[in-house]
Amino acid sequence: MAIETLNPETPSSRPVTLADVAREAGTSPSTASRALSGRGYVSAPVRARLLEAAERLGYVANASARVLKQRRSYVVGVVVSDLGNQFYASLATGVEETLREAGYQMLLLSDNSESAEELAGARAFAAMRAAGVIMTPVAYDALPLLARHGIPVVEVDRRLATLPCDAVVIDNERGGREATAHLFAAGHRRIALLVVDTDWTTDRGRLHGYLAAHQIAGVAVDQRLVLPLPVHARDAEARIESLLRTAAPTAIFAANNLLAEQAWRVLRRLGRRIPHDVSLVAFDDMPWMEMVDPAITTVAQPTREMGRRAAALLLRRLEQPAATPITETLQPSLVVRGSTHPPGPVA
Amino acid sequence: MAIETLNPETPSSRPVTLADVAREAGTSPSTASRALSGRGYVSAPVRARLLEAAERLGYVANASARVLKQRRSYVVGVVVSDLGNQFYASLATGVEETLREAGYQMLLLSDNSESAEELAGARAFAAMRAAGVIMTPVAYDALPLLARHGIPVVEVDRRLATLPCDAVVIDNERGGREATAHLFAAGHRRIALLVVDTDWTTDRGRLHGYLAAHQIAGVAVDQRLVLPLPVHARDAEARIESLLRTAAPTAIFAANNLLAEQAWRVLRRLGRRIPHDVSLVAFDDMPWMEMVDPAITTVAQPTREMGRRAAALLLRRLEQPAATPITETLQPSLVVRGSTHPPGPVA
DNA sequence: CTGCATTGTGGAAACGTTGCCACACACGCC
DNA sequence: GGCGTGTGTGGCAACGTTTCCACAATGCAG
Repeated sequence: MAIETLNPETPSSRPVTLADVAREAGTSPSTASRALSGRGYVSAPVRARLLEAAERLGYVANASARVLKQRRSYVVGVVVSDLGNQFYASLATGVEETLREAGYQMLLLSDNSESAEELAGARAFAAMRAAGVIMTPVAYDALPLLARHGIPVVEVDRRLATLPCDAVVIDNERGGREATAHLFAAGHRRIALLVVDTDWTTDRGRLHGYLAAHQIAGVAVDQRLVLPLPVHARDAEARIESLLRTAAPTAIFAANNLLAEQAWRVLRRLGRRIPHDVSLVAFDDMPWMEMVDPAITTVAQPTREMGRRAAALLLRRLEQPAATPITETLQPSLVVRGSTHPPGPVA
Repeated sequence: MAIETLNPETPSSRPVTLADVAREAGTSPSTASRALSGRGYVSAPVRARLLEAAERLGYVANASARVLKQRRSYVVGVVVSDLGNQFYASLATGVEETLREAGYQMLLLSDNSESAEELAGARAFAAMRAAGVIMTPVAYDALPLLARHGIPVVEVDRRLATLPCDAVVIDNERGGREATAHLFAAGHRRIALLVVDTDWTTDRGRLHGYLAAHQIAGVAVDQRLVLPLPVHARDAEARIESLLRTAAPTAIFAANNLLAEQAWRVLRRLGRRIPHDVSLVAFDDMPWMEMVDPAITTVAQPTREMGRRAAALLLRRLEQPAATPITETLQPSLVVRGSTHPPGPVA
């Protein structure tokens, strides 16, 4: 008896194919395919023989061949801006939950908010003929690229689409408005806004909310209080510090969790006490916001739920390719904590 | 002129194939393949025509067909325990950086520390004939499965392999020893250990370090101070609280960032002041540890670098499949902050 | 002017699977 | 006893690419 027969773990040079399984069980490849894929008729005894043979040989179907032949895959591509940011991580987690239940496999990619990387990701998913793609969009050309291949796209968090497509967002305008109104209610009049300098709907919306709240409060906006920062600004903290010195805000609204963290660090470094010297409102609740002292008032978003909804929207579209696109808008909620107080010395 | 000709964006029913590009450029598919894949000879003018045609038609090569034919892919599977945990997220980020530079594509999966999910992931990567797999292992059978398909595996963070395979870990024993020794040096004698109740090399190592430090200090280990917690323990905080009440430690060593966070929350809820009432040392430096007051003393690990090294090890093995397996051990470093003081009231 | 490299291109098979179709066989009914 | 009918299986082509090989065209030397 040959060594190979004795030791099935020997890494055979050639991977096990369907034909091998069929030969082992004494059937044709067609029958083996029907038995193992579960489509089509096979008698019980033959099916059992085939399953046993497949198990024994350690057969794992070649996904490439299957996708090539079936011209459809069960892989859904997900591309987010920054995996290091828990916001995107939990978005992805939500997506994964829902996709898994539906028998789809999530493939995750991070693009560092770089158009080029996102486009490369879209290209990769197009190449593997993904069933669909869910993304927090950065590049305008990713969607058209995928659309041309008939791959449905769902945008989450941001809207960027120039073509009709499903989306899940939150009401950023309202979030920004409530955050700002909360500060007005506490008596603040000089509220700084830290926001990303892009035309992303997220930051645009939060900015509009900030402006709307001013309008409602009848307070003119001092443009020196608005600080638009480039996405990967190296000097963000320096610019925040400079804003504090020159524009003398009594409160800060940081329009995302990263900016909030940076603002917080600057305040600590400068020895400005929160909320005694400066109040702080963040956007997007993160664990640390509840752990620091004082805890940070913030606009919470249902991150994981957004991921789940996005996946659900994609699944719907896979079933009904022609359905009219939907944009689901979820509501943020203001979580009031200790970082916001009336301006001036605490009573 | 037909509408379709006018509007190239019309989602054609059939995706563009290599044959389409060839026809468009007036060549054979063979030539088109050589031109677009870059292997084999094509004259300059023909190559230019083909590239132009591919561009115009929006051709994206079918990855399935390519992988099927070439019997090799440039996809590397990565499966981590929990994407929501920044530790794993930055591990993945490190992997991605290095793979991208080498022209490989990372595909990320999270398995919730569930064997079944990890195995399903391994199966998926085997099915797509991934070039290699990097994982923080949980299931014993994932590696054999992949090995049988000739797919090299690199383990990161933990070692679990029953077969020889490359790995990147940190010196957990040393980390645990230094953390504990630091507390001994401050005068503590009753040091609680919070650790995950598994045979993972990470937690085992940290536990051994804890024990070794006791030996060195000549202090007998009180078993009531050691709290092994199941991976997804719902009642973790309750058990930590109970440990505090019954075993009366003056210091806590939490062997990972999650346990550290839970311990911190319990201490806050009980009104125990850090470090006045109880000192706290964590494992794995996270942003929040530096933000809370007092900041948390912790054993920092070069997370991202671990990811990079793991990817490098995989790349090496893809070049030299027969090289002897390497285990790289990186060194953790103790970051002393304000959460550790001598026991008893601060002077 | 023939023969032989050289240069550039096309033909065809193969990768591993699926799914249509045809076929073999047994069975019961008229 | 022939004939439909139903049951179970195999043959074969196709998915889109790559790659080996053959071959056409060109140039050049003998």
